[in-house]
Formats: sequence, structure tokens, C-alpha cells
Amino acid sequence: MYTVKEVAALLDMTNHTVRYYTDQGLVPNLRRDDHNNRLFDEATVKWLLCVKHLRHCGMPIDDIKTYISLCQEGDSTVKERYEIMRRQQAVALTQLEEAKQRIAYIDEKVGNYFDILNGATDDKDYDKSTY
Amino acid sequence: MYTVKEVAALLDMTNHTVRYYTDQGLVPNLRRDDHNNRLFDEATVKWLLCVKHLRHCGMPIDDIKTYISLCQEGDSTVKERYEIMRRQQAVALTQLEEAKQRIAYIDEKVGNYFDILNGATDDKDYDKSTY
DNA sequence: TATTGACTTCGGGTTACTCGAAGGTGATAT
DNA sequence: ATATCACCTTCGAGTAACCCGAAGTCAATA
Repeated sequence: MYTVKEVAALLDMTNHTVRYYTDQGLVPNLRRDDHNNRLFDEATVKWLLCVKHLRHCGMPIDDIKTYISLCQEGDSTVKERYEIMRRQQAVALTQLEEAKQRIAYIDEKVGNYFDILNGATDDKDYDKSTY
Repeated sequence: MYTVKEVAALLDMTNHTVRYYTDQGLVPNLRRDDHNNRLFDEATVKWLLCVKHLRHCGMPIDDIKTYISLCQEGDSTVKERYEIMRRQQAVALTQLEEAKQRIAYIDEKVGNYFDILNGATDDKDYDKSTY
């Protein structure tokens, strides 16, 4: 059983965000202790992780809510859930490519700056417009 | 020379976002034609690309503005810019790892759903809590 | 006993878009 | 000639997803 703080640390989000997601009804069957404090068991942590991943795909809260509801409805919704996840799979792959491009871009910048700081001479042809 | 729409398509952002960034002063030396329409040359497209990458690292608009200003100030700010980019490099690497984890998570979901849809029997031991 | 610290709810604030209205321009179609 | 596009512009309001802090509760520790 985890508290808000613990689960936030575990999944690398803020306490505020954890509470926000639970308040939005994105975490089914969330328990409370006798002082009304949120208590996360293994299952609720998994839901929260699912929410986190979908959210990081750019899926809006309301759409995540829909997906979670479908999950609760049983096997009849498997096809629909499959299609949702397939779409997020495509999104996630695009994100990966973008992340790589971003890294390539930044690596080049860092390299350029590094060379300048270390007094590289003009044996490299810098594009002045990039700094 | 590109119009808003063209540069938006080129860099894969919305027209609105392109205008928003320029209005925020994130694109130095942006030209206008005689009808006040924004005109992007190679240099301004590069600035916009830089803004896009930094923004996707999660850098706030105001911080990007600061970075752009430093760029305009000449070589005296190279060290500071280097340090900024080093930090974003770390962020970008973290994002890459997260993207990979996200993909692994979603791939597993998709695989599970696929197996169910294709009438897989119980030779695989599904964790029921994940659907 | 008093302080510490983590929890709660609630409501306002912030960021970065996002949208649409209202209007201008220039090219093409009737 | 004029209408209809398809762009562009500014501006201001709306939205999503946090983000923060106040005010209060409770348990454990100094």
C-alpha cells in the first residue's frame, strides 16, 4: 500500500498530479484509509501507470477516462481498446523519432559551443546562423 | 521565402502556433511583406526550428526567449548558451528513454489485445488486471 | 506539549496553446 | 465586373492540464 507521495515518487510525477488524476476518476477502485487518505495498491498503481503513459502520448484526460471505462466493461470492449492502443502505438513511435531528431539537433549545438569554448580554429566550417 | 502556412507544414506545427511564437518574439528578424504578412527566410525557419526543439524539451517560452536573446548578443554568451544546451541535452536523453518505455508498455498491451481478439487460449498467462 | 510533516479539500492562477470572429488582399471562375 | 475562394492579418476569449498555496486534520516524535 502506497501513499500519494510514495506512488508519486515511484512513477515520477508530482503529488499534485497524482491527486488530480484520481480526482478526475482516472484511477478505478482507489481505496482510502480511515482518515480519508488515498491508498494505492498494486492494481491502482498499474492504472496510474497506464494513465501516465497514455497522457504522455498526448491523449486528453477525457479520452483516457473513456478508455479506462472501456476497460471496466469487460471483454466486449477489447476490439475498441485494441484500436485505441494501436493509434497510441503509432503516436508513440512518432514521438520516438522526434526525440531522436531533437537529440541530434541538440548534440550538434552542444558540439559547436564546445568547440568554440575550446578555441577551435577555422578548420571546421561553422554555420554562424546557428548560434 | 515561406508563408505561415508553408513553414507550419514544413516544421509540422499549426499556423496558430507559428504565429504565436512569432508574436512572443521568439523569431528574430522576422520580415513582413507589403501587406504585413509574415515572411520566413532560411534564417527565420532555423530560429523557428530551434524554438520547436527547445519547446519539445519542455523549456518554457520565457526561457526560450532568454536563450534567443543570448544568441543575439554574440560570442560573450557562448558559455551560458552551452550550459543551457547541456541541460536540454540531458532532458532530451531522458525523454528518449521514456519514449522507449512507453512503447514497450503499449506494445505489450497491443499484443495482449491482439491475442485475445485472435482467440488465443490459456497457454499464455495474462495478467487480467491489465485490461 | 509543541512541532514536524504528510495528508486532505478547494479555489484561484498560469502556461501554452486553440479557436473563431471580423476584416483585408489577390487570383480565379462566371 | 463580381463573386467566391483561399489565403493572410489582429485580437480577444476559451480551454486543458496542471500548479500552487491556504486552511485544516491527524500521527508521531522531541
